[in-house]
Amino acid sequence: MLQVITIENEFDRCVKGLEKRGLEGAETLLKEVLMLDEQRKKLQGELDEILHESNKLAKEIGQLFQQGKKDEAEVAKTKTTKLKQNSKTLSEELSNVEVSLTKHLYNIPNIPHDTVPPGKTDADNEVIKVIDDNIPDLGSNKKPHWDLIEEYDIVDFEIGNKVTGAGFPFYKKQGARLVRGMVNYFLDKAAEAGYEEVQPPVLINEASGLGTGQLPDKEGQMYHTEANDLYLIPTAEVPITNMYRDVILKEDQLPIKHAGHTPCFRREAGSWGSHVRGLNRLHQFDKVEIVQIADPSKSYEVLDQMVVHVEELIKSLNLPYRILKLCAGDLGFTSVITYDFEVYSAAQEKWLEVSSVSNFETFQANRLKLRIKNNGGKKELAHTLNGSALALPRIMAAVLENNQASDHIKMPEVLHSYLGFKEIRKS
RNA sequence: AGAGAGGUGGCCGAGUGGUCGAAGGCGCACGCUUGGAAAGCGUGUAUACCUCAAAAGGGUAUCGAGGGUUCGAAUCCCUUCCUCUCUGCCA
Repeated sequence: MLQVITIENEFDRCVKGLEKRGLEGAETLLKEVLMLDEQRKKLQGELDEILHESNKLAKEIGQLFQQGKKDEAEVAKTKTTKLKQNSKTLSEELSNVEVSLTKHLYNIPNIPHDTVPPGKTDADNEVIKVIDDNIPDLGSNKKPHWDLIEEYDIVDFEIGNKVTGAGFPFYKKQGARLVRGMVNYFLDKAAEAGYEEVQPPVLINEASGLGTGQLPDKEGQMYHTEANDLYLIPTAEVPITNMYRDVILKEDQLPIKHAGHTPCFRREAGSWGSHVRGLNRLHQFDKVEIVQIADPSKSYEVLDQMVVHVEELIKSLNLPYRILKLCAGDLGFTSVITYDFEVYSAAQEKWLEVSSVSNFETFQANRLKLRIKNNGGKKELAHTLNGSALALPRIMAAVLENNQASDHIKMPEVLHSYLGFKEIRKS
């Protein structure tokens, strides 16, 4: 959520930023926010004054009663009636204005960084690095991963369909080992880089969804359990970042670095098409996430570190990859700047997104009320960042396709010790 | 899931309708004291919002959360969440 003070102080930048995202009527919208905030202040002032009066009277009445001056007290009582009515009306007005203000703010996306390229769709994303000299030449017998997984019997969609539904596959045999091995590998690398491991719940409450901005923006994209009013997490970002909701950190606690592995649940309502096959899009998938909470003055250094971390992971798997800087139109609702990592899946001949690394600056912190108290005692909102390191199924798809041979699939060397085998073979 | 107890400031803990934003203690910060330290003494120590050019100051709200009763609520009532104990169930 944007801060009103930001909108006030940097009005033009905010308007331009929102327009860059393709949001129409940005100026009118922001002006309305400022107007609502003015109203809020005015009402707050008036209400405080009335409450001040009533408090004073109440104290006087108390004293009169104690002194036994009942009649005078009764007279004073009648005076409070009107005040009470006024305060009731005012506080209703105030809360209406506040509700409307928060509603506006909740629905305004973050302001893109100045360096974020303009553009409407993913076609306008800026490619900032491509490493493709390791794309294998698979010849004419190459098979897409959805064929490979059947051939080697390592992922089973059919049985997932029966047990749950589409998009919930079973990983089997060496496939299951591969997922587990990669999760462990990614977690170990995160630990090496100083990220403290957590294993968060995969269900979150509404307040947490609001805190990191999935709600109300992505309401329909999350699974919801009605009986307890909880949501299944779409990413570990949500529970991990929400550990710090309503927290005031001391300056010397920073940066906070966490890594966690969770399954992620996404309804992907409306975004399912025939072009999405196999492991390319699932309703449930595993992901290792890295999260940092940083001092505002250092968050861009932190972002760079995180980008390097993810890049090293992909490199170590020897996958062809490219890094994109998302254009304003493709940027997530809460993000200021996002780098997407894509690996090349050589049989599909497609780039697959496997990681997204973002700086949210104060957008989430403002919702979370996550602040830093510096040594001078001053408080300011923290910056939050996160990135996938990495999302499993598409990495798996690329690993399988790129390393296929006629009767086996070679596993990347770094995984050997995690897997207990060097290649996948028919059992 | 059932029965009972309870949720108060960074922590412990007092407080069952009237000057309580809240005693006392611990912790923490600063100062005095000391050769230095400890002890001792003194001062200070929540968050949000409004007001003020800013600081100071003033005001409002907050005793798990939300609502109600009342001139007045930490204290009474309702709803809800959470914690603990016992019983049940269960990986």
